[in-house]
Amino acid sequence: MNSPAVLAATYRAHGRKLTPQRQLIFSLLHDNTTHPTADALYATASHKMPGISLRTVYQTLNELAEMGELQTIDLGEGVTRFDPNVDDHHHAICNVCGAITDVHVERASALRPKGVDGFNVDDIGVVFRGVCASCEASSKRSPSPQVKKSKSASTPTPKH
Amino acid sequence: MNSPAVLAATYRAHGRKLTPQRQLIFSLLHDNTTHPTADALYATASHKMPGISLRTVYQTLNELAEMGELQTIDLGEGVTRFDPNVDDHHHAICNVCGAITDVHVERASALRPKGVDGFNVDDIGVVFRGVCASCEASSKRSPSPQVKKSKSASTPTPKH
DNA sequence: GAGATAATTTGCAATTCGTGCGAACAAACA
DNA sequence: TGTTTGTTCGCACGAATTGCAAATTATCTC
Repeated sequence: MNSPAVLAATYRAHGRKLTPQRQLIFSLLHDNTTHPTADALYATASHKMPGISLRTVYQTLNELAEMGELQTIDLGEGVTRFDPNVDDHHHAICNVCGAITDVHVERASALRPKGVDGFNVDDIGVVFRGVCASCEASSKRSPSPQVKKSKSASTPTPKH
Repeated sequence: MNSPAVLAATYRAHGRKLTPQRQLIFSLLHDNTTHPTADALYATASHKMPGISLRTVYQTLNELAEMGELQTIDLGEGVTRFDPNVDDHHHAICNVCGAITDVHVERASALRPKGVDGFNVDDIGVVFRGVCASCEASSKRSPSPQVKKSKSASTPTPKH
């Protein structure tokens, strides 16, 4: 995602106004690698700007996604996550702590779907599920329960 | 997914009862390649067994998934889809008609996430998005609108 | 077959995520 | 400073899915 300053210019260029709420969200998203949900961002934003509305957070996130400054990702948890990283990348999800990590996949664009004729591929998404290094390490001492698919998933914070 | 007869035995083996509702759902799922939603299955089931409850459809689908007879897939539409194909496979989604096709990907299991150290991969999912052959063909004559992400997505039926 | 028992089915309420809407508000520009 | 138009915000609503309790019914036993 672009820097808050560039986003400000982009917004103006789109005939959009630069409000304090938007600027706050820009800054919260900048260099954010936690793949937050709207709700998680709202929680953080409320801390810095009491009174900001969840509605506004959703709205701004959707705008950013529409302008291609943000990627939305859906991992089947029932919530949409937002990823400021709009480069070509994929994700690895830890089944234990829930952490989502941006990863690269060599020759991913060379993958082809077999079993369909004439399918014109626009985009390829790869998702790795497994156990991250720190969970793997700690499970060897005291096995911890796997995370279960839940609709009320917030931004996972690896507790290591 | 196993045949209805085998599923019946499996259910009994699990101490579960074999009800007409369950048997109906088994048959509707058998050889079903449409990746239906619970609601879509409910609609079909209601046709053959008026009065069956949506709640029961959900319940049975969840049981089957729990027993590993069914795969659940979430493509970010806001609905869970069910796939009786539990073999190792991936999906191709047409952005125009919404059709979901099971596909194979050569050497998919050889893919490795770069950018994370020591991540232990359990499962790899690949999703292709693009335009299927028939939509590609028809769009050359009369361009049709792209499907938009909607929360009320039912089982797509390619209209070609 | 009849009865006992425990699993099922069902409808309805409740929950969660996300959006539509309208009124009050505030950037941006003249 | 005033006007214009885009924004914010709270609330109600919609869709998908699950919790719960009462009424049913598959199964097993005798």
